[in-house]
Amino acid sequence: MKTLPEIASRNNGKPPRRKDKSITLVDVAREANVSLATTSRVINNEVHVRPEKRERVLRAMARLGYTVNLQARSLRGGRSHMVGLVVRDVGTAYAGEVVRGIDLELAESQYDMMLYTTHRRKMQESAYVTMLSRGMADGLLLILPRHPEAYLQVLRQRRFPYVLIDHQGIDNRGPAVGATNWQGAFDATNYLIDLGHRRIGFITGDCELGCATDRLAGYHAALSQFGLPADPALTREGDFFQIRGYTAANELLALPEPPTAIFASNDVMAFGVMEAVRDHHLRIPEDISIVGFDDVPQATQVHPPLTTVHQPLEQMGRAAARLLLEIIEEPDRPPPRIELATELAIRATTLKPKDRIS
Amino acid sequence: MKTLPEIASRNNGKPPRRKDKSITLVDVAREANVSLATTSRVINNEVHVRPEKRERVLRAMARLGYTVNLQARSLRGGRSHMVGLVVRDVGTAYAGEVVRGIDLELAESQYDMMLYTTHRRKMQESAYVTMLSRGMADGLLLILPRHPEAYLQVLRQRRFPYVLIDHQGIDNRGPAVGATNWQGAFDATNYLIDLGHRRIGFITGDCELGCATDRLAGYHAALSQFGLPADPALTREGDFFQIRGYTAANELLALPEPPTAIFASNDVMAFGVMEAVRDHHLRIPEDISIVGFDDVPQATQVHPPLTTVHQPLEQMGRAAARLLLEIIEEPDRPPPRIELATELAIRATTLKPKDRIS
DNA sequence: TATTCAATTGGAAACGTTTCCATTATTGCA
DNA sequence: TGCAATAATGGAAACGTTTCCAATTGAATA
Repeated sequence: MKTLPEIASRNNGKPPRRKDKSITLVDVAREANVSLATTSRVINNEVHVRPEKRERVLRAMARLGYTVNLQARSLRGGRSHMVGLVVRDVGTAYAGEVVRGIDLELAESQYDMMLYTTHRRKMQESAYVTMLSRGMADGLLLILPRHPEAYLQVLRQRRFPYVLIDHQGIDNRGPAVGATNWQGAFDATNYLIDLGHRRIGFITGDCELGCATDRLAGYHAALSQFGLPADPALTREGDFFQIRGYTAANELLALPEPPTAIFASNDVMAFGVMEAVRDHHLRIPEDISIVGFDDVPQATQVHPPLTTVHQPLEQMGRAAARLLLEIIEEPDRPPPRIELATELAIRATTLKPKDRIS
Repeated sequence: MKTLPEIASRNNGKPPRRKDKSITLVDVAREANVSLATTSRVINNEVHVRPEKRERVLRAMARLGYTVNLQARSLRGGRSHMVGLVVRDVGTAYAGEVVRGIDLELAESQYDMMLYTTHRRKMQESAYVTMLSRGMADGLLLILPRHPEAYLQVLRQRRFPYVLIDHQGIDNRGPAVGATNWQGAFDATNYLIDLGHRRIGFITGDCELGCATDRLAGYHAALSQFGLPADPALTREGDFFQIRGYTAANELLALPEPPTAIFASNDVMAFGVMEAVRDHHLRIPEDISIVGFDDVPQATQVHPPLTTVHQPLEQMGRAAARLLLEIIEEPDRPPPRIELATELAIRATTLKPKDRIS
């Protein structure tokens, strides 16, 4: 005796299926009374379709409320209209701003984004890239990448479109978007020297990152242009986090001859410096001048507002996204490198040193 | 005469193809000398596979460096291991924190996320949902959704897994994660009253959002518990943005009998209040006490550090992600609603009013 | 009018999985 | 040892597109 097929249980013990028979190309083709191939051509805006049929298909699509199935499309080899985003950590002001810019730009081109964070070390980074570049995404945006050597190797070899954001020194062949880190640090240091400061403390970023070393170089260049010695005691290695800004500033302030100004390689560390300075019962900016880098939104909200090097983070995101889309369209062009200008935002944490006439 | 097929041009005028013949299940199956079906079963950890064959397949996978093709899998109807995230705007501290929590939790379960922002109005919101729920994602996380009525309708109907984050009042049927907004506002108001404040200004959030009205209600409840009148002049409608915090505070300070304390419905508006207070040459907290809500990272960095209602944003993200994964696994359980406790973080912007002995 | 060529069109084969179904090996039990 | 379960396996059919190829149509040329 045969067991009758169960009727009600579409969901017997296993995970749900949701077979809501959705509208497919086939349905549209049938409705428009046209072949599948032609329907596809209409959707992809191909030329060889008679206007009258195109019209019929479009009407059918609207009537049925058709949405393309992206996985089917990209499985077959077409564009997925999806961009992969690899970032160390969302939730930092820096990343947030850049991501917003990317998002804005992608939205205008009807692209979507997939976000990956590299602090999830569970999966090998190269596995990410393999997966993404196997059709999940049409291109890859790498924000402030940390150890991209492995990636880049693979990506270049597959000729898979990618753009690095804030990259300096890591990869000097591929397409990249950055800011003028050297110039920014140079300008800021220059400004402090102009104010009359002679002992200027510097807290570096994470020196694995090109942008950090560029900023350090800018600082050095400005010093040497004025014939000032680069006292190694005044330079501390940092890591871009607030707590290290705090401890490094404490070290600097404990020197026998402490600096009259401290230049931190990013705003977040500068906030730490401000804390430390206050802990030492010194006034900002009367006793110590402080300069940051990045110009994250908080820089204006902190008190006193932080003098800092403005980096157009959102613009960088936009530029990178735009560049990536161009590369996706036209992969054989020589990869451009874009550097957006930084700008010194002078606010209230800098003043001429009190023990000098300037 | 027949034209010979071109040899070198794999890329004739059209977009790139990247046919890097990657490793597929078929390759693994061949290498392991096992059927396709069995190979698939090994990958999906199904029971009915002899240990010896399982071993063989795993070895073959490792040797070949196989990665599953997600689009093929989800096309066929399996899990995509992808979660959709719909958020108004990345780049705000609030969203950043929540997203980070989600990210952490998803990473532990080997899930990935796709990020959508609703400020891209180009595409209809319902089109998003249609696309995502048609297999692109296994579930949906909606952060602080604005007009989700349309979505939810569809989602519930399709029985598609979703979780709302910070939802109050919008949807009281579906699964949701939030914080104790009412209690938090109640506690904060209570605290101000305890300090001796009697005229307490309140700036609401965007009242389209449930959390905003809950906070207002908590404020009112605390007042009435102490028999204090709820002077309508002391309540201003806000929108969660800094600029409105600034203007609303200016309005309050211009009253004939201004408040001695101002409670803003979120930290960002509280920062605006601080600006306004300073513009009036009043001291914080000696002349005016200020309380925020959220406890975003800047709250501790601003000066003086802001007294605020701590919301465990990252925890909320984690909880929501965990909940969603549970629902994906087991869709027929009654949808739980989680409320995480807020906690008053007393810092330096609050003090007893100067014109009272307390 | 016959011929050539380009513009349209549709059929059908992928793309890489999962899973239904049928078949075969294996085990437990009498 | 024989029989019925049960476990393990493989073949093949989807899933919804895009695109190759061949066939058809229509226009333009001789």
